[in-house]
Amino acid sequence: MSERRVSDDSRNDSPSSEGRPQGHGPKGTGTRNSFPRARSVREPRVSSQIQREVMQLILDRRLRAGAPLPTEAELMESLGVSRNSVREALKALQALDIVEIRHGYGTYVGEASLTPLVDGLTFRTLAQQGDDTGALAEILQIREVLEEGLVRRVAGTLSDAELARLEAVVERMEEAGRAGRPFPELDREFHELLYASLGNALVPQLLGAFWTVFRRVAGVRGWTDDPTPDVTVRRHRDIVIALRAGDVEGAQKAMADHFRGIEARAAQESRGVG
Amino acid sequence: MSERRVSDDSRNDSPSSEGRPQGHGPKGTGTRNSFPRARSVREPRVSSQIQREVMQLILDRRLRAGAPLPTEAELMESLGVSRNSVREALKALQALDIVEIRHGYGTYVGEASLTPLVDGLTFRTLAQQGDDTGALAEILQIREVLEEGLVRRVAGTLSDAELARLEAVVERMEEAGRAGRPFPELDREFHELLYASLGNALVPQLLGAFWTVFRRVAGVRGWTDDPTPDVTVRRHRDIVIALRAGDVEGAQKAMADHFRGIEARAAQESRGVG
DNA sequence: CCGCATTTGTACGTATGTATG
DNA sequence: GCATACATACGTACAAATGCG
Repeated sequence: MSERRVSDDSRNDSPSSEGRPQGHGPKGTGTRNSFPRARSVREPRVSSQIQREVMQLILDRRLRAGAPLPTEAELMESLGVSRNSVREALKALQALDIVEIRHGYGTYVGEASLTPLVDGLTFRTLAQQGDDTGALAEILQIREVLEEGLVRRVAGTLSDAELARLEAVVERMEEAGRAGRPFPELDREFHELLYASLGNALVPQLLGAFWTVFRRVAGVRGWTDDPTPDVTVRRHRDIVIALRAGDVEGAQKAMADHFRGIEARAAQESRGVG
Repeated sequence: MSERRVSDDSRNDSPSSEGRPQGHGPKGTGTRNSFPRARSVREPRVSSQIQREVMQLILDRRLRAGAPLPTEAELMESLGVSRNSVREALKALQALDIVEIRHGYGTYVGEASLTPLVDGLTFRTLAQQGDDTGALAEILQIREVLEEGLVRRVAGTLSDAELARLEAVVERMEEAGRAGRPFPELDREFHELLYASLGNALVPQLLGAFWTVFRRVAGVRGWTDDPTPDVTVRRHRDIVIALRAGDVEGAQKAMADHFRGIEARAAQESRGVG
């Protein structure tokens, strides 16, 4: 077990493979394995190729999320590959939420959500724990920049109905706070609702991804949830008040204050744990 | 390595040389693997479990990117699962860039980069092409909000050396523009360099991810690259000029103008293609 | 340069759990 | 409960890539 060193590999396509379309050795009596076609001349990896083919299939047929995909058997038949390769490719696509696999039922087009981003960022944050000044603070800074800019853009465009809904969420926060219950989901709902009028479907997903990473890391590290719920409620209420007044600067400042509170809490917890 | 979990109660291993046409029983009634533990009564999925175990292994041993991971054989030994399951789990982790697999060499800890986000967003954008008002505009809006907020934060903190580097990039842009060469990489370098002083490693990666998605989608759709390079150069120069003057508002406005140009071009290309 | 060992990649066969009808 | 369709998992054999002596 010596040290297998890592050197940056160039991204070339390894022109070595002679491209023999012959099937790999099936010991014994190869039954129906004698066709030389499938898989054209030179290809990097069968599994990667299948990934691309499945994605291309979805694009070509314009399949939407939830649409059924060919079964594993059909894919190995139509692509001329083994079940193993098909399964590995589908597993990779499943990790990207490009396909969804239901045991005993079938394979379907996935939502292509930001779940992979959540998984990757969570892992990366946990792995870099003792590294530098904390990957969590970086995520928080991006959330802050995003939301400060976003709240400016929705400041003038919110309808009374939307403002009322935001106030209702704050109200429920206050109830939960009085009852001593934490209200993480309400916090998420508030920020999601806040930017709904933008019509940008990616905004809530991206913010939600960062939010989820924060929650998960906090959970793994055993942080207490929101030691000062009343302050948190007030921060959110200040945002709504500024928005109702049409005060763009005030809304951005209220949002900044909100994040200042989150940062302070995160820093405190980090110190506590070491 | 250290933890070797071998069934000590192997009464008779009988190295199965040949003559057993019988199928191989899966877990439970296996030949060698006869301990009923490991994966107790009800558990979600073996492959998913392996994914978590490998991630936990990286976290527990505090392995950094590039560090070698156990071989497939070692993993199937220590986890008591088949190689197929190990490979499927590793393929999923590879898709998330949590592990890196090198054919004929070994498996290593990955960079946990935002490659999965790029892949997912690219696919999603291409898949939603005829859907609504274009997922590309949503990505562009997020980039815009982010960069407008970020440029405010670096406005006062940039050193002369950093400003000089930015000016050098603009200079190279101008040269390329005069020579009729497109300069996508210089554009990327500019925005990356601009936020280097923040010390937030996630910022350039996230912006780079959005940038790459934009480029890839544009490439697939066959867009021409930058019909007005001189205007693009001027936008970047305006940003640097404002930053040198310490003009925070001016820098943000220049950034906004820059994105207005990109949006206009994207809208035009979309119309052109239909 | 060649052969060898190690390790990942692909393939086939089979048994079993799971969901649907 | 049964039948069917499908994903899940195990085991094995061989191919291809990489590194080393």
